[in-house]
Parts: sequence; C-alpha cells; structure tokens
Amino acid sequence: MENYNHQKIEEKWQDIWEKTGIYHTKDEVRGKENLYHLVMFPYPSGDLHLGHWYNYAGADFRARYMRMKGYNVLSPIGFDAFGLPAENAAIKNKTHPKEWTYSNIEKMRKQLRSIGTIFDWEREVITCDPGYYKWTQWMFLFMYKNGLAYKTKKVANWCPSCNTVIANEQVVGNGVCERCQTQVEQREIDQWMFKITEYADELIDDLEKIDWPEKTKTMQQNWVGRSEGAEVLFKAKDTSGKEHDLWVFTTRPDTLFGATFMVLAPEHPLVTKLATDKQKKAVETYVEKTKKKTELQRMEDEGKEKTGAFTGSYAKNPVNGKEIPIYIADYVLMGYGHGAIMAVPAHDERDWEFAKKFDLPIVEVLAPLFVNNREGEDAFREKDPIKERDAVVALVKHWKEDKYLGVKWTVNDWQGFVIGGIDNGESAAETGAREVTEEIGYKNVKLVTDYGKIIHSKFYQLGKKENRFAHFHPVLYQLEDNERIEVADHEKKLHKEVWLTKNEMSDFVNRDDMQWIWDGVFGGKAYEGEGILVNSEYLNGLSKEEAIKKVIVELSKKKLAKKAINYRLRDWIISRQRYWGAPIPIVYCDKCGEVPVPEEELPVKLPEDVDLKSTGQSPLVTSEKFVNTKCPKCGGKAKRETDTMDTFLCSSWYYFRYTDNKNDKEFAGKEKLTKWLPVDMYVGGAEHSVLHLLYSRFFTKALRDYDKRIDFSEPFTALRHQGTILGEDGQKMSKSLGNVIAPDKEVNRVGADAVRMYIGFMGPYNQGGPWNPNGVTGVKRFLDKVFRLASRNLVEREMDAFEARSVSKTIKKVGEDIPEFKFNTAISSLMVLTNELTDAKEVSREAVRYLLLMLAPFAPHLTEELWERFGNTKSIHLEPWPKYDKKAIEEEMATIVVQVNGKVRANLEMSKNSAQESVLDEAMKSENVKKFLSGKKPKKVIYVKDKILNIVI
RNA sequence: GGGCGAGUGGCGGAAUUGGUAGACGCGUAGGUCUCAAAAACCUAUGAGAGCAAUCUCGUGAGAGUUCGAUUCUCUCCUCGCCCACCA
Repeated sequence: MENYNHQKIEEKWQDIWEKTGIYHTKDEVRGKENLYHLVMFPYPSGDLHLGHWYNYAGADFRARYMRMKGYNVLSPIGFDAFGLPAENAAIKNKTHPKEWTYSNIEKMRKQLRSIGTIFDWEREVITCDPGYYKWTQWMFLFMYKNGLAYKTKKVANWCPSCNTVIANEQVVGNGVCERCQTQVEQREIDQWMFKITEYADELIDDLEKIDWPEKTKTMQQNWVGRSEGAEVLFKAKDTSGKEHDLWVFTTRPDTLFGATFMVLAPEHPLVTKLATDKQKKAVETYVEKTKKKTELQRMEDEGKEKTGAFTGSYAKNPVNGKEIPIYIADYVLMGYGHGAIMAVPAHDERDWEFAKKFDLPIVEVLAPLFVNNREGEDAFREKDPIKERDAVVALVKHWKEDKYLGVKWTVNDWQGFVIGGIDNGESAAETGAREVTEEIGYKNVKLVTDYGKIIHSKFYQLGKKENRFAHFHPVLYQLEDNERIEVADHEKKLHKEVWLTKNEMSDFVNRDDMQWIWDGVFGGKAYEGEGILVNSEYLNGLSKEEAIKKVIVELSKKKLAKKAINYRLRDWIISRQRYWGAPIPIVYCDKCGEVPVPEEELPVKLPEDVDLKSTGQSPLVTSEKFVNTKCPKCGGKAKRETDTMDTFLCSSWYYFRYTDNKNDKEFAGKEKLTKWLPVDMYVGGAEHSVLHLLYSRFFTKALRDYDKRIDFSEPFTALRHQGTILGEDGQKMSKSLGNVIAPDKEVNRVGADAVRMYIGFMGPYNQGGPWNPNGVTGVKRFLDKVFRLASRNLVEREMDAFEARSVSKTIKKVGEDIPEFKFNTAISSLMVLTNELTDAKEVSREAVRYLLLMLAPFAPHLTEELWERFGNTKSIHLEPWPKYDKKAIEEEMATIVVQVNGKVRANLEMSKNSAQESVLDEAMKSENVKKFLSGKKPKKVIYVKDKILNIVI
C-alpha cells in the first residue's frame, strides 16, 4: 500500500492554497459573523522556533474550527521589525539593519507558511515599512496633540564609557554596565514620555470587563499598583530657620501618632537645605554613595541592613506637634509619592528595621486584633452575642532551665499558655499568678514583667460555648521552685502542661494571637495587621478603618492632610537613542521652539547614511541631511529630533492596521475597524503580560477618547497564553545546553501536520512542557493510520448504528474541546474514533468522511489530500463543521456499578432508567456481591440512577 | 518575604454539580511477518498476592466531612511561576 508522503503532499497543498487564495478574508461575507482571531506577531530574528509554532499552530486549530463553524475569521500575521538586534547584527556583519531585517522576514515567511495556518498574507504588516511607521508617527502626534506626550528631564542609567543611556535590565552586578563593566551613573536626560498614568484607574477597573487569565490581570493590577491613603503635611525648619512643607504619602494615616521620625529619599530637593553644618558631611557622603546605585540595585538590597544618615533637622508631627528627626535613606524612593515618608516603626517593618539600626523610639499606636475566622467549630461567630473579657496570658519561665510553660487544651486543639479571666478587682499580674497555681499547681510564682500591653482576640470558646472578645494582658513570670499543690480534677482534665525552649514554643503555639504574644516577648517586630487604636488621643478605641477616616477629616480642617491615591505606574519613556526605530516627528526651531511635523509630511523617513557606531546620542545625529531641516511653522532653519521611538509603540496598535493595511489616508478606516474590532481572541506568550498588553490597552483608551474612529475601551476581549515548550531534558531550551529543537528538522522528519498535532496533543495548551520526539512519532503513526484507513476499500453506504454513535460522540467532544483550547483531549477522542473504525471489518466512506472533517483543523494537509482522493473538488477547509446526531449518542443500556460499603463488587448492564428495586434484585444475584454481604442485611442503599448502587451493611 | 498555581503509573497526561482512578499517547516486554533488520500489526503493561475467579493497596504526607473523596475542608511537605524596600 502507498505510504503517506508528507513532504510532497504538504508542499503541494501549501502551493494550491496560496494560488487559490482560500485563506484570504473578506471584510464582509453575507450571513456570516466576523471573528478576529489574533496571534502575537513575531520579531524577525531570522529563525522561527518551536515557541512560535506552539503559539501559531494552537491558535490555528481554533481559528480553523471557528471558520468551519460558520464565522468569517480574520487571522492575520506580520512582523514586529524594528529593534536593537538588527542594529547589533548589522554592526557585526557590516550590513545595513534594513537588509538584515528584510532578508530575515523573507526566511521567516517561508517558515511560517510551512506551519499550514490560515494566515491571510494579503494583510501582512511590517512595522519598519515607511508605509507602516508613517502611522506610528501619526500616533505620536496624536498623543502629542492631546497632551499625552511630553518631553522632560528624567533620571536614567548612564554608562560613561559607552556614552549612552542603558535600561535598568542592562545594569548588572554592583551597578556596572553589562557590556563594558563600567560603573553606571545616574544622569538627568531629556526624554519623551507618554502619559499612561492618566489612565491608571481605568487600566485597573476595566480588567473586570475582559476575559483574560486571572494571573495576567493580577499582574497588570500590581503593575499599576493603586494604593489609597492620604497625603500629610509635615513642617520642617531648615538651618536658616525657614519653614518648608514636607508632604508625604501614606496608606496608614491611622498610625500618625506613632510617627517617630521622617525619612527622605537621598535625591529629595530639600535634603541640602535640611542638612545642618554638623551633619552636612555625613549627608553628602551618603548621597554620593546612593547616586552610584541604580534604582534596581536599591531594590535588590532589600533584606540587607538599612542604611541612612541624620540630616540634623526636625519636623513637626501634624497630629501632636511633636518634633521628630529627619533622616535620609535609600529605602525611600524619589520616584514614588513625594519621595518622603513618615516613619512608624511599630507598624511598618522597614521603619522598624531602621529604628532598631539607628536607635529611634518605637511607639505602639495599634493594639493587635486577631479574629479566629478559619472554618471550624471555634471560629468567631460574628452575629452571635459577644462576651467581652479582660484576661491575662501567663508566660512562665522554668525555675532552673531556659524553658517555658506551654499548655495543651483537651477540649479543642489549642496550644498556648495559661490563660485566666481578670476579675474581683485583681490586677493582671495577680490573676496570672493565681491561675498558674490553680490550673497547674505551681505554688511560688514570681512576677517578672507586666508588659502593660493589650492584644485583642475574637474567637469562640468551645469549652464554655461562648463567643468571646478577649483583651489579653501578657505577663511574664518565673517559678522559684518546683513546689506544687494538688490541682482539682476538673482542671486536670482540661489541659496538659509541657516545658519547651523558646524555639520549640514558637512551633508549639497554634493560635495567631498567642503566637504574636510569644513573638512580642522575645525579639518582636512591627505589627502590620488589624487593631484598635491606642496612645493616639482622639483616635483611641477606633478600628484601623475608622481611625483612617477620622484623622483625615481632622487634619483636613487644618489643611494638613487630604485623601490621596498613589500609583506605582510611571509614565512611559518612549524615546530611544537608537537608529532602528521610527523617528520621533518633532522639529526644534530657534524661533518657534518644539514644533510637531505636520501630518502631510509624514513619514519622517529614517536616513540611510548614518554611522551606527556613533555613541552618546542617537546615530541619527550623524546624518546632516536628516538633522538639518526647515521649521514647518516659520520656514527658518531648524533641527530634527534624533531619538527614535520605543518598538513597543509600534506593536501597541498593529492589530488596527491589519484591518486596513494598505490605507494611506489614515491608520485604518472607521468602517473596517468597526467590522473587526475589538479582537475576539488574542493568543500569545505570557511574557507580554504587562508591557505590550498594557500599552495596547492604553492606546485603545486614548484613541477612544480623542479619535472618532474607535468607541470601545479594550482592544482584546479574550486572551489566552500558550505554555512554554522545554527541551527533551525538561530544561528551558538554550543554545548553551544544546537542547534546542529546530521545528524545521521535525517538519522534515514527520511533517507539519504531525508537529502541529503533537503540539495539540502534548498536554494542556497553557501549560507547555518538554518536547518528546517519540511523542511526535506517535502522532505521526496516528496520521499514517488515518491515511491507511482512508485508503482502504470503503463501503458506499450510510453509517451503521455503531459508526453513527462513535462519530456523533466524537463530533460532540471535539466541538466542545477546541473552543476551550483543550486540544489534547480533542485529539485523544479522534484517536479513539480512528481506532474503533480501524478495528471494524467493514467501514463506510461516510464515517471516514466525518473523521476527516474533524481532523481538518489539526492536520490541514493530510485531510485536504484525502478529501481530494475522495473525489471532492472543493477544499475540505471550506466545508462546515459536521453536526452530531443526539439520538445516536443516547445509549439504551447503562452500566451500573454495584458497591458494597463503597467498594466496587460488580458491574451490571441494565436498561436505562431502571428502578432501584430491580437493580438491587439483579445485584443480589451476583456471587461477588453475595460474598461480601455475607448474609447481613443492608443498612442503607444508595442508588444514583444509571450510575451506581451502593449497599451499606 | 508576599501572591498565584501545581503535585495522579517508568514518562506526557485523562477523569470534578463527589460516583468503576489511570482515557489517549510514549516507553517496555512477548509475539506475527522477514534470510535478517526497520516499519507495520497483535497481546500485555499501577504495585502486590493467586492456576484462576478474584482480593489487598494505591492520586505528595497526615487528619476530617461522606454510603462513597484525585475532586470538598484543615494542617504540613515539595516543586514551579510572578512580584519584591511603592510608604
């Protein structure tokens, strides 16, 4: 029998598809709904890797399926072609970035074709084409005109040896440049920015509206990083006695009474003024030291010891007028809030560490409140009556060893200390000593320390069956000796005593409140949880939330505070001192200043006569023809902006362009945009979770607000990520590990259809996993099997009952799985069907026809070939998805599992909807069931119709 | 340190309104065909016991709820990813 020659067949059909144009998408097809199915376009590195295959093949399964389901599907492709690698390669190979890029695109087009997708190549976009970047420049002008683009001085990483700005990611080790190992400096440079922060709230709030992976949404939310709190004004006097306003942002204005010092970022503008003569030198040294560190490095220093310096000056705490010292430290970042903080060491971990290091006062203003609300019997019952009680927690030290008394309750599984309610006018210290004697028996209990603190705790007291709101007073005692009295029996039953070391106790204690008390006694740390205000005058007794509201109201009256929201998101620096990007369309005129290039003059073309090796500024400065121009306003001499745009800008709007890629009047026509957008399904890597996806959302929102062509807020209605394919060894593929799988080689070996199908079959699409060449071979075997099955002498008749059922079941399963990206189970059910048909003595052509239709989205070449051999003249890829016969799937008989005490003892074939009695009768006939019943009477019988019968004895 | 996710045969993985754990594929073993090999095909394949029917154990560990738990709850362990001085 003839074998399936994948090389010949796949090439044959790729040619035919291209010639006949069956994948060209019209903007409108009568009776069909439009569906925009998008994949992330590749960077033309010159080599398509398996990750691309995984992305594009997976998306293609679904796109093809949706097409068969009757949608008019747009699945375009293009190239994200600007970027640094082209420049580096050009310098290395002495070519031009343009040549390098376009020859790579040519190579990659061929590789992309070999996947066999339904990409509509007539809509291709290439971001480095002047016809494309003309509109990227238009987008810049659009932002500029609407106040969303501005130029400003910005602190950035500067390498004095390379004479250029480098990205945070390019700074390595102890703050050195990754290329030349020179110490990087911080320098202020003019940069073009996009005001993405204008949309910070919407970028968070609109996440609710879109069908994206939760993880991706969370990442975006964290990236934008909205914190609600207040801005508070501290007044500080400088060395000359002049008063300055020091604003701080805080999310915890409730802790203001605990602010015992202030910290400014070393770059804060007031630092020099606030440094006293005595402290000047220390401050200057510290500022110099931090200048050398990048922001990235400062973050990496977390966990290490806090550093800083005292300015010598003091500020007034607005709540109580107390003078608090002002420090500088690099854990405060100039880029966030006001670059200054109020430090509350008792309730902030970082401030705590700083206070410990510099020996600053720590004032507790929030008594901890713990609520036991984990599910279980001892959980606090919010709605039930509450009994409030003051109680002592007795921490007892051993008379000789360095051990402490732990108590294990028998009523519940609490493990902690001796606890006793304070009443009868006793002090906490007296109560504790008495309880230790009564409950455990020790006679001579000596008071060491009454901490005078309160820890609030809400829980359900199982022993007394009461809802409790306890106010715990921790007190430390020491036993003088071993002498004990006889303990009452009922007390003995309640608890067991244990003696443990400090560390053992920490593990032993199993309640959050007791854990906190124990930690507080030894070591201690900042308390950042919920609580009740103390030491805070008019805030005392309030909860955290109440106190936040109240203090803002009070301070607002004196104009010392206001409600505020702060974001982690910064404006987007879009200018790059590079050649291979879209030039920023701005001209500088001595007379008129900064002038945008008029739209009619776009594109501002990239000059070709530049010296790429030029450093310091953009290589564009070396082209005099480019730089020297006329002012569009006054016609006088002017110079062009020489920076180019971040390539992320090119990819922030490319999905609009696909709908109208040849339009030279506008970036895309409104009519076409309306027909296709927003994108119905976007498939791509999770590595773009923040940057590309966030920028695209920003662009869409800006266009919605200031351009009449778009009226929606989110560009991508649904988003899915493919997983990462690993090498055979389970490691990430890398050249140095030598585990890179070249897709072209695999295609050569087993064919594109087999590679595609293995991609679908290897596991859940969003999970990825190791590439197993044997697995690919297995899929190839399956395709060969299908080829042989279709090449058999098939019978020309209607499907018989068996075939009809198998086929219908498969249509249902595959149709349910593909839209959900469950390709592995869809393919598995196709294998089952193929096995069933192969095993039959006689197979109808009709059954195989159905199999081919279902296989078409996965193996487009093979199915097309067999379809033709079946005598069809029209492409299989223009056929509709088959419908299944509901009646054929319904089975008359049901397999009922008979269990005895939950263990399977027999299977019964019964007609559907059998009554419990008849099933039970039948079950009783089974030898095995009888054996396990061993004459006993069933205590209970559970029957789930058509599924299970469980006899309990 | 924080957040999220995951742990099922030798391997990739299937199965959830709680109802026969291991579909499908890989690998392995034996066989058919062949001078031989490859390919292909057939059979077996979670572990243990048994001639067999069949039984016992088994979804990271431990507990709980239930007639019944891979699925639900709690505690713990391991791995992965992301974020990480953001006040």
